Amino acid sequence: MNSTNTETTLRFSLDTANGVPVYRQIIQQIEYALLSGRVQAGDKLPTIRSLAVGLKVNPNTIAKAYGELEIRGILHTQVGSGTYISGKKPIGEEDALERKIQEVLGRFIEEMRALGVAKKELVDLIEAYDERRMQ
Amino acid sequence: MNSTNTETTLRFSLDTANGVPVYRQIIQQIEYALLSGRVQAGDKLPTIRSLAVGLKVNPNTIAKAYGELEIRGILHTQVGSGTYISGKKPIGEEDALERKIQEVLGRFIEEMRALGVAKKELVDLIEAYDERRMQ
Amino acid sequence: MNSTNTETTLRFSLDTANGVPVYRQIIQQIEYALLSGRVQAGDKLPTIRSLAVGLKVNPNTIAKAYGELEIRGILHTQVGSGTYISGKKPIGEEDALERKIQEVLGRFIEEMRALGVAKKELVDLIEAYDERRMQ
Amino acid sequence: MNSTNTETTLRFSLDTANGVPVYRQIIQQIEYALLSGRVQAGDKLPTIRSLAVGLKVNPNTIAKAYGELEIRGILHTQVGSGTYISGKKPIGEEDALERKIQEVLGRFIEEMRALGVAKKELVDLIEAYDERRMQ
DNA sequence: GTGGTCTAGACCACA
DNA sequence: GTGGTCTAGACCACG
Repeated sequence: MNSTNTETTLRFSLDTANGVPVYRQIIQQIEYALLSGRVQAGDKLPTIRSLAVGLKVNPNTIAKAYGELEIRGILHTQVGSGTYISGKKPIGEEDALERKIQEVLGRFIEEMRALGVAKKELVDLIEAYDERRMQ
Repeated sequence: MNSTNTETTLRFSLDTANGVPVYRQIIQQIEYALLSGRVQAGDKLPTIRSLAVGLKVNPNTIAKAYGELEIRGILHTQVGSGTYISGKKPIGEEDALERKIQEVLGRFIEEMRALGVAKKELVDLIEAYDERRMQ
Repeated sequence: MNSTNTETTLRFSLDTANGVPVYRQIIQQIEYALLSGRVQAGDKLPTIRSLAVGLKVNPNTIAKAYGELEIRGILHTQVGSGTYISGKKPIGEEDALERKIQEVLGRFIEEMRALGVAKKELVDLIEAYDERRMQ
Repeated sequence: MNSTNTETTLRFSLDTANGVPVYRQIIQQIEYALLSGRVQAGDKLPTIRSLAVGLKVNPNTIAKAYGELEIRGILHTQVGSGTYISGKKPIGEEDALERKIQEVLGRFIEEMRALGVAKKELVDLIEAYDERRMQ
């Protein structure tokens, strides 16, 4: 069913300094890519070994991430062939993306409030935030 | 919903379901309160025991949070009297708050981009966000 | 909520010669114990290390079994304390036990038929099967 | 539902969803047919290619099954003619069928006991079981 | 003490 | 080549 579309839209990036386990970061990035439609059912994921090399982590770490997603029905594997996106979207239904966005948004607003930044100020901050990203 | 408001304007709220260790949530909330000026040098913190009771966590957990903040020079203990905020602001100096805000902001923008939300759309999302989230 | 009932009703036994992965055997035995009511929500499971010693397998293997059950919502862990049965029964609802029994039964009858044993003969076989088990 | 009935009474059916490797299912079905007398020494087996087409699996998979049975002396190949059942019954001798039946029976009884079903109840279950299972 | 993460490496099963 | 299982062992986080 799949034309041989390989993994063009998945781009993994790890932050090994923020305490979030590597395998969780991988899970999240696959989930988000699926939620936002950048990958679809049937798409092939990078092989465990190639991704391990690319991210410079142990293959077992990738396997752990893929394994959890498989248990949750998001991926399936064909041994000898590779790992593929299953039909099922992560959480529930059609509004999963919207709910995820609201969740991330809510956490952000709360955290900013804890830092003493009111919601009104956020708009300015965001507009002021451009490519002066250092690192 | 837990809150303990003793001598300061500190207000703790824990989320025991999101995977972030309790002691780290406490540290962060004290840090943020200091960064944002809600507490100041000399302010008294709740006792370990009272805070543990109020938040329904193990006193060891509070002790660990206070202990780490003491190591970092943010708190100090006066035996027989209690625990107090030291003068030193977290991490660096005056720009610590600004750096923290930029860090949170950067993570938020990146995460939203991973979900397929462009920076331009964020403003609308934030303005549309009113406190209709409870959970 | 739990009186300190430890794991009296769980008894693990492994068959390392039948090709079924060890971690799957453990998963199945926990599932079956839960389905049949021998363990209940809140019950404490053996610690990873103690079970690993008892079954003479690597702790990682036990952790893998517990981990899969945790992802599926059947267990939950309290680091520093141990692993506990959650409320949720394995598959679906109240008839999960009945469905599992029918599934096992169906596989058995089919397999026997493949060996040339008719359903009628099975009753005699079962009645003739008693404690001449060697091993 | 797949079936291939060439020169013998062999009838293969695969379940690609139960985790048992395809090549092993094929081996088992040939073994069982031999044990139960549905095929005999000298019977011709389907060619690798025809069986692969019929079962819609990779020819390598059939070749692997045949190869393993050949190593065990159950099959032999006559180049240019085909693959045939050898005289030798699987494993041991005349009691091989009986031992296999007892093995399957023992596993079944144990598994049912793990599900809380006593041996006495099994008779009723089997009698109540009619072919109301599909899938 | 508890479980969690990660690495390194061996061996197997499958296509 | 693919993924799966298991071991051994290190280090961390938590109570």
